[in-house]
Amino acid sequence: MKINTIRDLAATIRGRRLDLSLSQAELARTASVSREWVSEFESGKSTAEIGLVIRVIEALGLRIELTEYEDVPDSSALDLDSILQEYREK
Amino acid sequence: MKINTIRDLAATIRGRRLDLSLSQAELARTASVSREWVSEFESGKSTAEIGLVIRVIEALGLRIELTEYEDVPDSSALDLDSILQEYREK
DNA sequence: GATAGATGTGACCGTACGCTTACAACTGTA
DNA sequence: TACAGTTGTAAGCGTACGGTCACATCTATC
Repeated sequence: MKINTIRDLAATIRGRRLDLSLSQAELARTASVSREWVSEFESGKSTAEIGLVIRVIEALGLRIELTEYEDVPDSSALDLDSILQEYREK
Repeated sequence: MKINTIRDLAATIRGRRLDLSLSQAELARTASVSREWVSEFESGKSTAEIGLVIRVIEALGLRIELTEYEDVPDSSALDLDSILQEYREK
């Protein structure tokens, strides 16, 4: 599942939790976070701490991957230039 | 790049930044975070806010993916059971 | 040697985290 | 109709976030 925004991340985690038929309380207990935190995070809380997010992801049997962003599969060489261009502008 | 811990995430982001020959200050400016924050995050700060982390990842031309965790490629069906087992143990 | 850039670290401060407790709304189920 | 479970919020609190300055260290390049 490709994640572009915090809402994507929140929705993916909620979807996975429901796929496993888990309550927020069950997930929270396994990930050692509060149930309230799970509720707010699933609503898209962008200020959540990355450490807790990782614990929840792990508790759901998911893994994070970081890949190079590619909109169009056949222009990988140009993408890096477009990224650097953004830095070089002044 | 598979991410299992915060240190993995930090190292991957630092590696990507260096691959692009960017300074912490350049990355910070593009991602709208402080240079000091980049320094501390690259050291593995687990309390960093997910919103800032996502901004930095995007600024580096990277994308997050969430996939099902699979240790052994040929036992995908059993993995889900092992996950649920952890929840069902009282 | 001197200067500039990159990086790590510390102090200070306004703000908000995450946890706990509590309550309300909703859904099934006995 | 009760009862239990799930979920969303809100208040209160201890703590630490992230930004800003400031300083020290370490390279390069002049």
